[in-house]
Amino acid sequence: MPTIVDVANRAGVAAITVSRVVNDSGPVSSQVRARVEQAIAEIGYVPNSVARSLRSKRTDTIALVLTDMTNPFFTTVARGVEDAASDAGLMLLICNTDERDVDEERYVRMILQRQADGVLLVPARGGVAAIKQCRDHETPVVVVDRRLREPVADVVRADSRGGALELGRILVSLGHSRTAVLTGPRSVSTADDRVAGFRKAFSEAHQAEPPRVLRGEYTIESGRAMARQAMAAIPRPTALFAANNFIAIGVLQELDEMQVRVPEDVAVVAFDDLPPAMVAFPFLTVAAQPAYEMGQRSVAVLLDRMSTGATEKFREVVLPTQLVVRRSSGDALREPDVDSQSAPPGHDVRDPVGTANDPA
Amino acid sequence: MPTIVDVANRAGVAAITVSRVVNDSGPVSSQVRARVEQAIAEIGYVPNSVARSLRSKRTDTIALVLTDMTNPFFTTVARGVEDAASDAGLMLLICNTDERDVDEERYVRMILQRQADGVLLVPARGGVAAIKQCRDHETPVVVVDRRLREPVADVVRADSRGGALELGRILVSLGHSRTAVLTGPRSVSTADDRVAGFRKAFSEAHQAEPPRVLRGEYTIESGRAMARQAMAAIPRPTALFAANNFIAIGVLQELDEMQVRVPEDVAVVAFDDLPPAMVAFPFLTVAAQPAYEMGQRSVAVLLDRMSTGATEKFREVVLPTQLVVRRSSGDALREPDVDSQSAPPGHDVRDPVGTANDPA
DNA sequence: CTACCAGATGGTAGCGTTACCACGCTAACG
DNA sequence: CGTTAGCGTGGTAACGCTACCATCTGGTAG
Repeated sequence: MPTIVDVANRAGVAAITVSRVVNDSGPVSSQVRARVEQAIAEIGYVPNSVARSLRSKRTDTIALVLTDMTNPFFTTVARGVEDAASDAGLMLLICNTDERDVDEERYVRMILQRQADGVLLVPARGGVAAIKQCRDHETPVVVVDRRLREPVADVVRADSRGGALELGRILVSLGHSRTAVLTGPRSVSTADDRVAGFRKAFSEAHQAEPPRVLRGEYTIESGRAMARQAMAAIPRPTALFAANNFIAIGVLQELDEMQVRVPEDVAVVAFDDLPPAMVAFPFLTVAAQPAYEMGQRSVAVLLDRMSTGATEKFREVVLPTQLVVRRSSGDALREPDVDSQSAPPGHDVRDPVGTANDPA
Repeated sequence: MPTIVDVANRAGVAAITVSRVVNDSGPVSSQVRARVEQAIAEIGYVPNSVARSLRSKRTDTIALVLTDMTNPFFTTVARGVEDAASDAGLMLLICNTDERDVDEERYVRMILQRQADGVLLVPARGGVAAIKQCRDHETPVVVVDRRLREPVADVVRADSRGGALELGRILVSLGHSRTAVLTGPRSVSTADDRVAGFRKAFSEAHQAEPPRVLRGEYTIESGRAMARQAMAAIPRPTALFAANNFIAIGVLQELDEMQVRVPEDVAVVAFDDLPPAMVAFPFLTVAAQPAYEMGQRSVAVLLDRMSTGATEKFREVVLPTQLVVRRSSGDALREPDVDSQSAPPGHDVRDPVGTANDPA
């Protein structure tokens, strides 16, 4: 591989001059510039950014540590991150923790060794250890999607509480009072916030009972289990709130197996929308998170932090969710558990073309 | 940040000895090792892999250049890649080209500058330029998902032709003879192969007409346009083959708007399945690609190439697709265009819970 | 005419690590 | 007992680049 010195020799200039041409980092006469550029083209010189990084202390690389890029929500976040990073001339390292602290720490260690300029982190659990690692290494971190107990880093997230509140209010307005919320693990902030917001909708409407809270994982299996558990109650709930897309999928599958119709027998609302590109016919009423924008904003905040340094106080960017009312939330309840003609005709629980709009 | 020399001083040894401890790359007595490890812990030394890479010529980083990580097929491929890379101690750079050659070449240039140890490439169009870049830089490339006209790199892909053939045979066996295939751009190998395979099913069954071929993009909009175009023919086709998941979504949406029922009025089959995690109730009959496995195998081939060097002849790994027959392909045709009782009861084109199983 | 400034270019010295070679020491071998 | 082998350790010199400082030129201000 030719080096900067080879180019310099061929162009009859010093290495530093080639560097100036390549990086546009200093004054170079147009003749010399032309000669250097020709030499570069002739010998096919490709700058070695490893050497460059060693000297300049910048790698122009950031890392995104998330739980599972296979989850369409995170896929979209990641895409937003990649696009924004690319616009800023940065490359992106991606890591999947599967919600495991050990992997999170392992990945962060590898990232820091590679001297990434910044880290975007969706904390598996607390995330404190990983954040501390970064701080010790003086590498900026931005926490994405999830809150922190203590403000030890910038945060970019969606308004889980507000979104859940809106979903709850929808159900209240439709006359539901026996409801259940099926959420994720206690240590994950979104799981708690969605419960809190949903609860509030019922507490502020004094006539309604507080929702029953079931906790599990953000997985299909857990969604199925919680659905079964929720529907075993007597009397049955009239509405379910799935706190993320995977849980929602599980809920729908389980209800189908139980021959419980949605929304005729039970209304269902959920957090997280599926990208329109993924679903032919959206069906679920959801609080949709601005996933792509979250990714972009996260990069913006990170870039900001990278330039300003660790001096300022931490920022928290909270993006609003968007309430999307679709068929799964059903019509207003007339009387408890009436399943008369209120359902629109020609719809049953299964849909040939695929309506699955929020799970995943 | 402490360096290897700081550790060496504190432990009273030479830097190279610390290096040996850190990388387990040479004989070190257990006492010295213990002292060094203690020093590392005390001052919180984190090895600088940029410096290491400059010296050792290895970055332990590979790159995945794909068209769009938002497409669930590629998301799954990427996840397979990341898992395999992680197992091999490699980190992963991700790049989205959106099928644009310019971006592909730009990304590859950045990747080569960063001295990645290898590149996994889903070529946007021909991909030749990008592959040449890598070869000039002596960096191994493995082409993923798509064939090359000439064997200039290792390839890992699914059997598009075979999968399409199976889908075609299904339709033949159900008695379809007026069909259309809605595929992607001509320069993309999978688009061609899927047409070829599908065609073969009809040519080998001598009684059937060859399918009509419509070419567009691998997008929802293009799928919609092609669906409209296909259904405008007189007489109408009795079955459509969508050559990828986005096209399938578009087809389903357009048919719905046209009030054409699936499968009663027209059968639909497609390439690419949606991950089960993404769909409550699968509906589409598809040729499913082993996306995750493709990702893993790609890394395996790349690792192999990285160790053996550019000497051997190029390998082509072709993974079989899996035929999954679901409801969208419908029952056997009794007579042309009869829509009597043959359809299972209780199904219409829209499904409340979301069945969308293959689009995306 | 001198002083000064900016543009254009180069020299040198690292950035933090490991490849390579060398050294001393002990154990084993004939 | 000399020779060899291999372990444990260290010194030195890069890897390819850019930060920093120095130099030289020509132009402009005082």
